[in-house]
Amino acid sequence: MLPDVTVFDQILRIAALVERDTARSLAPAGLTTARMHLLWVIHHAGPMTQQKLAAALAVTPRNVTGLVDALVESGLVTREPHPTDRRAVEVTLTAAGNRITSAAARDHASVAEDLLSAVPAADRAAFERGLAAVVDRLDALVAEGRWP
Amino acid sequence: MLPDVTVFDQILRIAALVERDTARSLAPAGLTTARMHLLWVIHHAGPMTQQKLAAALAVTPRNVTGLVDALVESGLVTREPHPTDRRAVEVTLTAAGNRITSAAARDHASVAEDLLSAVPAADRAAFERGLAAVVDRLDALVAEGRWP
DNA sequence: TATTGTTATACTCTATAACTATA
DNA sequence: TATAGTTATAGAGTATAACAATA
Repeated sequence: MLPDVTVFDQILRIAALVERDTARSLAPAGLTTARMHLLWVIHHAGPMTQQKLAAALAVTPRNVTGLVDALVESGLVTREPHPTDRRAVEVTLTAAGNRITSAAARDHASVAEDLLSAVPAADRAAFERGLAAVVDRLDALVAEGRWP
Repeated sequence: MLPDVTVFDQILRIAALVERDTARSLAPAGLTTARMHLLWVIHHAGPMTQQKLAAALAVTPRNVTGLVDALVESGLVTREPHPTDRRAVEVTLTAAGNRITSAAARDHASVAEDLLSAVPAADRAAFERGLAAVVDRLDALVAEGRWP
């Protein structure tokens, strides 16, 4: 692999690993990262319209149509009529969809514990503070458009 | 955005930010993350055959053909004859390709410095140790196939 | 008139399988 | 026979633009 020279390189490395290997782990279930991400948003924020999903995923409404089509086909979400707006639908997790996201949440917690246990106990608090600070700073850089 | 509950969630968040916003920053130059990644591999490891590139990028040789086609078209790489194997080509950065990767390397260093400066000085050493440990552990998890 | 979702079209990344030229 | 790269084909994610139904 490439040398990890800077924190930036390590982050890129992590991003690549996560991207590739979550995709690999989802594939057997007929899922993809884009579809799982959509499930994940609903898992956290509850049922919502496709417009809201498009905003949450930073993707076009047309794209959401395709993702929801596939997830409906797999029986993981349904399109429910919106209570007050007849143009809109509410995308909702089915029981099967809920099982998948709940299992993912448990997995995340378990992997997070595993990863943290790799950090020397004396460094752990500082590491967690540092990670939070870096994530915040990254957010700010992106918001300012100062990303390279 | 979604709540960052665990280290895992923070890592996923970082991966998503990096993925989306590097893509956005590359687009004006007619580049994509896949093509930039290929340039980056050659920048670090020097000219190599498409087979070696396929292995380095964890992608099929067919895929590399398409990426190299696009980069040749943009004038960022050339296909040079292999010195000893007439079946193979050596993919090599042009001067324009080199300018791009060198600029990216400078940007990475600058952003890395910026991100680290967000970590309280007293936490910095522990944070860097922790990050390295987490990256190693992540590698190990992936190698063991224990990724969720 | 503005918004929600969809149809139409196109580009990129990715994969598998079959083929050509060379080793 | 095996390897390097390409042609052929296909699926997924993404985008823009035009259109229907509803607000």
